[in-house]
Amino acid sequence: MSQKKLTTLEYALLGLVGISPMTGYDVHKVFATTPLAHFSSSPGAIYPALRRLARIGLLEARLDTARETRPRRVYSLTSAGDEALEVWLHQLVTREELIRGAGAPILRFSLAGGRLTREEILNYLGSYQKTLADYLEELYGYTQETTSPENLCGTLALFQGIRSLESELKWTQWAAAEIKRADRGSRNSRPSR
Amino acid sequence: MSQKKLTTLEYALLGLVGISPMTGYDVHKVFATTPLAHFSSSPGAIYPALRRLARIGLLEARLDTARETRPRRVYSLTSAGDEALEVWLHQLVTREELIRGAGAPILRFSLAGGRLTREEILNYLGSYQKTLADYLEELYGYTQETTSPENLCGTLALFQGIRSLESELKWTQWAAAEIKRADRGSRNSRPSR
DNA sequence: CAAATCATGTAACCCGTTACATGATTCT
DNA sequence: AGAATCATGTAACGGGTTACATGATTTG
Repeated sequence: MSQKKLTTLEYALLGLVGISPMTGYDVHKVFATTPLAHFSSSPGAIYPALRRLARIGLLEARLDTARETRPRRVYSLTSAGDEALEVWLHQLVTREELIRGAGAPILRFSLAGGRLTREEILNYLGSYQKTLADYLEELYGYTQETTSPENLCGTLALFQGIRSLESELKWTQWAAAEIKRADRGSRNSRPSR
Repeated sequence: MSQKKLTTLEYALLGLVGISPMTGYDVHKVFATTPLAHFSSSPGAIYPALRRLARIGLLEARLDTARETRPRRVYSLTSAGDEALEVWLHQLVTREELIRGAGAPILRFSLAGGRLTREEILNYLGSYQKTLADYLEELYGYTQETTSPENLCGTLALFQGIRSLESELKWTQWAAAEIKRADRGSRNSRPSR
């Protein structure tokens, strides 16, 4: 019950396996060949993580019988894993997640399709946007306090951070609009699972 | 001589201590109260890292004699530490750094003032820009391959990544222009150390 | 003075990295 | 058939997180 907190990698694995059952190598390929690349595709990260998730009951492994010598483990979500993923996907974006920069906010969003309702997704984007706006307020404060003419590089670096967040904020608005637009024209309005 | 690779945190510490000598708590305050916040300000990260750097000879600790019971260690760069920092700051931006997202590219830039010449900084920004442009090309490819009407969230998430990088790219151009501009009007054109 | 907070550090645990290892499949 | 590559794992090591601990300083 009382879920011990998982790493971002582990949630990513739950999300991938939740889309369709996978082996460790399938995961490797995804991390190595898609924009999910900031996760390490090294086997030393992936296989132990899958085992851990299986050990605590969030994944289950079906042994592939085709090859005897080196069995392929095809992982799929258990109901507990499904539940854990669901709970995580429903978490709104926090300041800490933003600052830590592990990519959790956008990972959750990218996995939300089909598991969250349209309203929940829009609500999530709202929390994303608000957290960004709040943090930007903080950073604007720094520009006035600590912008010194010497240390130009430090100042410019701060502006880079600000610009990034501003661009992210604009994206949340755009994404929300896109979701509303897509929903109007399509008949499959997908309730959650 | 053959420097074993340091973590981003350790380079950040070298950079901070290189600006002015600091105690562990000074570092803690910087991480806790400035936009460098994505580094953990927890003592369990900072103090051991400072010790490591001292042990391998990149930092030296001067014991503060004011208080006997719990001596404050004020760290400063050794010449080896200065050298290691210098070498690192001269490294151009690589694709791997960009993807791993540990913030090394912007950290280096923010510490470059006074240690790199104007030309070196502009050259660094050039490598930053080129690496961003190359990676963006890759991502543009994904938008054509894998943009499926279902999985809207995944598609939108990809666009967020693209927008972020585009904004970062624009910043490199802007920052280069700012540096050129500042250099024209000021008399202290600071050669490296 | 007691309580809270500032300031400094240590220890256990665990995840990810790096390097190694080995079985299957494809290519020449 | 040998070489390269695909596919699947394990082990050692090290750094960061979390939690704990303790000395100094301020505040009620």
